[in-house]
Amino acid sequence: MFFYTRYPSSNMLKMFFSDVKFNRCITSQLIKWFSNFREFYYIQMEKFARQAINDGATGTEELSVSRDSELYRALNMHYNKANDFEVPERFLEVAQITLREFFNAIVAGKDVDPSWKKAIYKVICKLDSEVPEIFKSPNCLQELLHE
DNA sequence: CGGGAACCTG
DNA sequence: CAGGTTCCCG
Repeated sequence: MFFYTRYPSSNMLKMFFSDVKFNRCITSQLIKWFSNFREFYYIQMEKFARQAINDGATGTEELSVSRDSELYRALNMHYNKANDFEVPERFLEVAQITLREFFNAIVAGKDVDPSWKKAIYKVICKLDSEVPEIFKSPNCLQELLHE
């Protein structure tokens, strides 16, 4: 799901995990889960952005995220270990935008500000796309595998 | 990834 | 105040 939405609302989570009986704990735990996902995501982004700068990248045009990028591999390894899901194209775009966003911010020296990442988060949270209906099914994993 | 603290926002 | 987020730790 993270490949589609980085900031799912609690209502969205309830819709997509229809087989789970929600209570306060479960809900916050699920929210926490996505929070952890984002954490990893942004850490990777920053890491690769800084690495690109150290490698001498000068412009944002030199940063792209494709299915054979190291960054892509790191993310896929984390969220999609068994390669069960086909990562949507849109995710690559969002990842690339995020990477460039970090790159520009660091190059501009904005990382001296303790809360410099906040601005980036604001951009990224608007880039969520709709999650395919199939994910609502309790058996979505099986169904996706049989496609 | 889970726990927990600090923090922000409605 | 409750729900949501981030940050830091293990």
